[in-house]
Amino acid sequence: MDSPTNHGRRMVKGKIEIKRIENLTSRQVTFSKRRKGLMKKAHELSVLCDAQVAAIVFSQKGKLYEYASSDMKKMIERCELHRREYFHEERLQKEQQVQDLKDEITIMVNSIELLQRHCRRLMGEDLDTCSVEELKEITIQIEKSLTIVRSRKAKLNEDEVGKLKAEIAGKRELLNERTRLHEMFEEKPLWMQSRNLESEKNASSSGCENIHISNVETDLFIGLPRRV
Amino acid sequence: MDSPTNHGRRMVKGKIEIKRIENLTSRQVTFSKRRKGLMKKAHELSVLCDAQVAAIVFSQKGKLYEYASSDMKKMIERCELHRREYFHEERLQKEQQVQDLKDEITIMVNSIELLQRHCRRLMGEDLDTCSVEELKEITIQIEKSLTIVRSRKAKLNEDEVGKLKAEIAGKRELLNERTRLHEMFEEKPLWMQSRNLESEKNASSSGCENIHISNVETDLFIGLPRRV
DNA sequence: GACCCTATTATTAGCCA
DNA sequence: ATGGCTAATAATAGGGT
Repeated sequence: MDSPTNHGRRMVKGKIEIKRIENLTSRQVTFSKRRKGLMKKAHELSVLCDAQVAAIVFSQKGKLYEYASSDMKKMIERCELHRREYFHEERLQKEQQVQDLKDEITIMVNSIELLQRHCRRLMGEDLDTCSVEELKEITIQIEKSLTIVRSRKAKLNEDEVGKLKAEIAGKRELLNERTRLHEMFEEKPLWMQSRNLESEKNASSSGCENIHISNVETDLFIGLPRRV
Repeated sequence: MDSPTNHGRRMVKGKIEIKRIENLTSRQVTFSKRRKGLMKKAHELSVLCDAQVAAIVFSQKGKLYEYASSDMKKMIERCELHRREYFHEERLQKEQQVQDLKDEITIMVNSIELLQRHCRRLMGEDLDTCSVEELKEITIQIEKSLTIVRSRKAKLNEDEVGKLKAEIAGKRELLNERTRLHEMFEEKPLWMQSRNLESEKNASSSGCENIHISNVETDLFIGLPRRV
């Protein structure tokens, strides 16, 4: 009265635990019965619900039992496709991207070649294939370029010269001023005393204020003497 | 009291005919329940009998449901992994390829810009950013180019002139020859008779074959008499 | 293995929430 | 679509042939 089963304990007829059946005979019997049951269920499902169903069973000995509502190969392929479609799509996209880049590169290579030839000809190279007409055009272009470049260079030079002249003029002005100051102060003692005595009286009445101011302001302008 | 089902007739609760369920809702419910049942049975079979079991179900809408027992599962997983690795590898490669192409394009864009600037400067454009030093170099290059292009043009002209001269010389030679022949035949009667008698004797001994040959070929040149 | 029998359990159709 | 309920059927364990 313990148990009617071979692999469980204290179990009434019909009830089993879902775990490997140790008894070989029992296992084989159960395999046969349940396998058929599975196939029947698979078939019923496919018919009742209009679905594609496949069941594949390998026995321990490696024997194959299978059910497929439609073509088994097609079902498996469909299964594969399901997984591959995604990757396939992605691969196509990358392929397209690579092709686009290559096209772009081709275009760039062409324009580089054109530019190089243009440059070379402007530099007097690669002229063997030029017609006289082309040579004429190139000459005209080069002469034009030369004119432009020279004028640009000339302008820069002129600017430079102008700047330098201005600078020199500034210095010369300094020198002049200095000279004048020297004259006023160093040479004055000799002759200015008499003149100064006289002129101060006259100057105060007439309009010789400039000289006066200059004299007066001399102290302040030691750093930046200049004359208007 | 006819039938409790929606798709059969005269059938008590729980008993159904195995044929497509027409009612959509019923079909969907049954699909869900029986699908689960099938998977459960597949699993129980694999466990109880230590077998490899797989079940694949596609719903009408194309959705995939599958079951695979341990070993089969591992195989499928391995299969998946293998595929994923393969695609991953492939994706990395493509990514690298795309990057390489982009790098290449970057380089080309740079060289195109350089070339363009070079060209523009050779054509006297875009000089504002040039230093005096650069302007000097450009001037030298352009002058050199001009020299080369001019000399090339000169050479082509010379060649042309040479060819024309040769052509003219050829014609002149012809004319000379003809003139000589005319002299020989038209003016000869007056004075050549005596001279001819003498010269023919001398000529035959010395190297004056040209004249002889010319004489022989005279007949061919009748049509174009002219004198230089 | 295959098939039958039987007691028992498992599944599920139909219905409801 | 999911899950519970229930009555009813289906599947099946254990045994025999």
